[in-house]
Formats: sequence, C-alpha cells, structure tokens
Amino acid sequence: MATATSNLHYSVQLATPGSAPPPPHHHHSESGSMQQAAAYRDAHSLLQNDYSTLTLTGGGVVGGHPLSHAHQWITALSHGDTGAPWPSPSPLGEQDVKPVLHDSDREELQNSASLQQQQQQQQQQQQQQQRHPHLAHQAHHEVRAWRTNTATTHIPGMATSEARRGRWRRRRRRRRPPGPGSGSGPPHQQQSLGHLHHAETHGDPQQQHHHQQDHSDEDTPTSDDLEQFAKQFKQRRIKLGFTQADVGLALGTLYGNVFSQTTICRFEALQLSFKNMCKLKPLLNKWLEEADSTSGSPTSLDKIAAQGRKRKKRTSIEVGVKGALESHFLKCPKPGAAEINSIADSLQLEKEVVRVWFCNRRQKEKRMTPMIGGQMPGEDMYGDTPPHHGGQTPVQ
DNA sequence: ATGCATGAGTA
DNA sequence: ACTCATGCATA
Repeated sequence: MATATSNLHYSVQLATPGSAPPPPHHHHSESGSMQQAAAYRDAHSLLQNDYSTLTLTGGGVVGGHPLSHAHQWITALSHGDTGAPWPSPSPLGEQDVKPVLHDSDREELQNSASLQQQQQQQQQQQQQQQRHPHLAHQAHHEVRAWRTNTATTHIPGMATSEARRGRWRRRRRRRRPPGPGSGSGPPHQQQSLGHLHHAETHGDPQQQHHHQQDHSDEDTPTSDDLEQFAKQFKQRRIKLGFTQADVGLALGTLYGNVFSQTTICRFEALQLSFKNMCKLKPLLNKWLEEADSTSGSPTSLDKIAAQGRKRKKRTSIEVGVKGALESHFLKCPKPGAAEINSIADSLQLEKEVVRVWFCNRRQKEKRMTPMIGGQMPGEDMYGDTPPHHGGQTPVQ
C-alpha cells in the first residue's frame, strides 16, 4: 500500500486555442487546482517539519509492504490500456502528451517549439527594477528572516524551535575572477549550477570599473535582495491574478524556458539554491514588468506543453520508515551502495527509492543550510572529506 | 506547498 | 554514482 495505485492516464491534448490570463478572481475550489487557492492565501510562512512532528497519519504504519522490485519502471510496463504507461521517450518529437488536467478553465496550449532545457543567457540585459525599499513586507514573517548582512546584527531564527539550521549566508559581491592562471585558486566547482558558464571568466582587461552597489542586476544579488524581490514578486503576481503556474508558462514563451508551478513556488519561498535564485530572478523580474505593463491587454501568454516523460509512481514512504531513514541519514548522510542496500533491505524499500531519498535529503539540507558557519557551497558539508581519516569511508 | 523522481553534467 | 535544477503528483 505504500506505493499508490497506478493510475496512469495520459492523454494527448492538443492546443486549446485562445485564452487569456486567468481573471483576477476566478477559482473554484477544485481538488486538482488548489494551487490557486494557495496563491490567494498570500503571505503565510509555514514551517516544514517533516517527521519531526509526525504530521501525517500518526503512526499509521501499514502492514503492506511495497513490492520491492528494482527499477521495473521504464522497462516493461506494457499495459494494454490507454496508451503506454511510459511510452518510449521521443527525443525530439515530443508530442503534446501531457497528463490530463483537472482544470477546466485557463487553458491555452500552443505548442511552440520544444525547446531544449538548459539555460544560456541570463544576466546581461536585465532592466532596472523598481524596488520599494520598505514596502509592507515585514508583516508576519517569522523565523524566515535570514538577513545576514553585515549590519543586521540580528541573528534571526536561532531562537525558535527549529532553529538549528541557519539560513543562507550571503557572499559579498565580488568581481569576476581575474582569469585562469592568475589569481585565487580556481574552485573546482562551488555548488555549480551544473551548466552555467559565464563567458567572461576570461582575463578581460577592462570590465570592472563599475559601481554596483545595490543594482542586483549587474552582479550577484545579496540574499537580502533576493528575499525582497521574491516577496514583491509574489505580491504583484497575486494582485495581477496570476497563478504560479501561469508565470511558469509565461516565462516559457517570453524566454523559452518554461517553469513549473513548483519552481515558481520555490522561488517565492526562497527554497532554491542561491545560485538558482540568482538565475531565475532576472527572468521573473522581466515577467513582472511585462505582466505589469500589459495588465489589461491580452498578453500573449503562450503555454507550451512539451513533456512526455513518464514517471514512476510516487512512492509514499511511511512515517515510521521516514524516521528510520532519518536516523540513518544522521549517522551517514552519504551511504554507499552497500549501505543503501542494507537500508533498503531492512526497510523493505527499493534500493532506488532509498538512494533517491538520500539524494533529496541532502538537497533539502543544502537549501536550508547552504553554508554553515561561513562554509562555501563548494565545500563538503558532510564528512565526505573527513579531517581525520586517510580514506573514504568504506561502505560498511 | 512539498515529497519523490528524472536527467544533464560532473567527478 | 553524485550533485543540481527542475517538475509531476499529491497532501
């Protein structure tokens, strides 16, 4: 019972022509589109304590054990029903296959181009942002305040119940590295964005003579900037009557990069990595201006649907099992294959599930405590490089 | 809003 | 095999 039933109903939806951004007030409380509801109850920070407080079904440890079969997904799965559960992924010809939406309104698909993901241009032509220095933004914000600027002698959170995690420590805006071969040692990768490369890392003789004091558009914004922006963004977005999903789609047509409601949500909640936040900010800023200026006229917010990815049914891990996993995590945040195997075995979960759980766990930990005590994101925050020990921990 | 999942890019 | 960005599916 752990693993939910498989109700893979994918349907091919073609473009639903014509439509407009969702009216400022239109929302039927549907179970499927509660995202909107969420959008309306604006500012409301919530603590995310998973098992810490045993939220869900208290102690409801089911007896049924999820069939533990290794990656059986993506392999067979040829049910004879409505289309293949996980059709072979078409590299390019991504049809408009998309999960059926329970939403009845706000639909306007217009398959533009199945852009490749990846991001390329990000910060180089942003507009100026009209930020309100004060703006009523300091309402009921609880522990979420991690303004760690030099002058803010305030040590936020730390006094609350779950204040064991520090927030982002901001790094000072620094110049681009002088260039290869000269200067500070090249950090192999500090929480690299994965595929983000500035074309200006080369030894450009002249480029730094500017005056970026608080123009968070020319260089790395401060965490405070981000927080400010995120807040404003959310407010305006809501005022304009857009949902997070709408924004995500709009970004797709405006820049070619579609984003999901999830990402927008995480941006607003500042739950992305610092780097990621920096990357998205310009885009969202642009969108704000756009939506702002065209508020009233039919903004051509296209929405593209290019996803044919079949996913394994989300595995629901029992609270008890989660607790167990957490225990292991505390002991060893980065278990080796053997470790994972035994854990998976003892908990009767698939190895993959366990592995992914740990990955996600680490990620979560990173977003919440990117740098502890002035640690750079690139450094290991775990005992990956134990100070006392001349070798990797033999998974055992 | 968030938990589990996928995949590109790396190490 | 991991990290990091991102999202479907779900609470």
